[in-house]
Amino acid sequence: MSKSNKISMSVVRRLPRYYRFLLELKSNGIYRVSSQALAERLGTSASQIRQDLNCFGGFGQQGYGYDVPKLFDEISGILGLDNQYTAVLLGVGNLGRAIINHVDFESRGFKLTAVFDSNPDIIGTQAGGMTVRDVAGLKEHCQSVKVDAAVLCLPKESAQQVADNLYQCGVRGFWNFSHYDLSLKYGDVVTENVHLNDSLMTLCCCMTEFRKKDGAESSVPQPTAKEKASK
Amino acid sequence: MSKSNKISMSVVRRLPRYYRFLLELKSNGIYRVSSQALAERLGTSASQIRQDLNCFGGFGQQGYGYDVPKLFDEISGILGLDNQYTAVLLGVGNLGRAIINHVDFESRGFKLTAVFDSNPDIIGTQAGGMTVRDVAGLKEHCQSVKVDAAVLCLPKESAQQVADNLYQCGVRGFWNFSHYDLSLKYGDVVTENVHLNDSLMTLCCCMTEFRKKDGAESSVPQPTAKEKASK
DNA sequence: TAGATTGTTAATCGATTAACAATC
DNA sequence: TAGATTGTTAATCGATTAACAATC
Repeated sequence: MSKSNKISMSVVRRLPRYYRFLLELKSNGIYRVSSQALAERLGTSASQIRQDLNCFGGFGQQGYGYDVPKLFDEISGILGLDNQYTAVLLGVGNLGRAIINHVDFESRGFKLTAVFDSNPDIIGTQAGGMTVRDVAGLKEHCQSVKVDAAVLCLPKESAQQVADNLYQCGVRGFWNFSHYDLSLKYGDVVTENVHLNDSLMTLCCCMTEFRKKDGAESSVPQPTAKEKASK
Repeated sequence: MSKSNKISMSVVRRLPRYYRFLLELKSNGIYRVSSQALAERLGTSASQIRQDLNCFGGFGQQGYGYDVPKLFDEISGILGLDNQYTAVLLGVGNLGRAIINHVDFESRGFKLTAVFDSNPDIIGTQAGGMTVRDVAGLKEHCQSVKVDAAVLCLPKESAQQVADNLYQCGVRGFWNFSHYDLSLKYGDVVTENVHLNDSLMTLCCCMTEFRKKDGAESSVPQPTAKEKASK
């Protein structure tokens, strides 16, 4: 447990997939898996999986493979899912509301404790069992309750400014859905951007490339099983 | 124009950011930009930008830099945004509805032409100016109208099956929001997965790593400006 | 012409794959 | 013991960075 080699971002981005698949194995009552089997299912190579898992230390057993529940727990631990970071969400429009209802915060290491908006028509309404608060009270709220992370579902005009405020209140994690690249100048902040429009353009680009070469001996970005399966 | 070197996925994922930033420059009436200036703003290196743009052919001019509107048009072209691919959306729950309203399909190369659900309470309601149809009529619809792409906002239980149906109807692009790794076994399909829960776990992981090392001489996944800014 | 900045090649760095000895 | 499969090192591949000649 814990080898403390630096974990590269490439590895981190693969961990949730391992997590999901191990959960599935577990619920199917499967208690043992080899890197080979995992690789086949996930569309990667056994070599990569062993390499990845060894960033943290040998969880497996030669000649046997990996113990599913144990590996699952280890990966949950590395992901930090037992943390229950407190989070607030800003911007309860269509997207904000969908995220509140659709995302499983609790099992992913977060607890959504309050949601804010600036629109008087939205303030006071219900969302995910909470009452939407006035963003004017944001600072006050953050001073009375420790807030670890913020989910930004704001229009891009206000994103940077609100983020700065949040930073001043001690928020250090940002899940950013606004069409804006947060550039908190601070070094001690973690940002995860979800740019839906960018994602859609990427799809458009790949579809277009694909057509150009019309399948076949493509110089195409990603017909491979691996990339399809991963992010 | 068009050098037809294979475009790597790393480059493709950076193009939308270039696109966004050039659009901003354009609306600010700036007509000229150097790789240096672009790099500073985007938190990358000038070298990388020049390298990226040269996958397609020299858009710049020595001693001058890049012509903003021209570069913008070239990148739009590479992204294929002029394509107007037809798309349908499956699953008009919270998330589906948010995507319909929040995502700018038209300017990203797609035209959303129909939306479907299987829930009788949802069928017949309005969403983004369209009437939600019964998914039972999906095949028929695809036979009468060519559908290039599908947006999947379904529960993971039905995602694979619906995707298979869509494939049989000729759909070759998938924007997948279901918590499921589509594994269309077919080689001629392009899939872009948006796994929100995975993204959230990634954030959790990075926040946790960060804490462990408590800032400072971290072996941490990404306090760097570059990674913060990009996906 | 002098200055700026590209296009492009070479050097470096990191991530993936292959191979195999260690060991259950 | 024989077979299986890991942990780990070495080889390959790709992506990023550095450097500089070409040229506007």
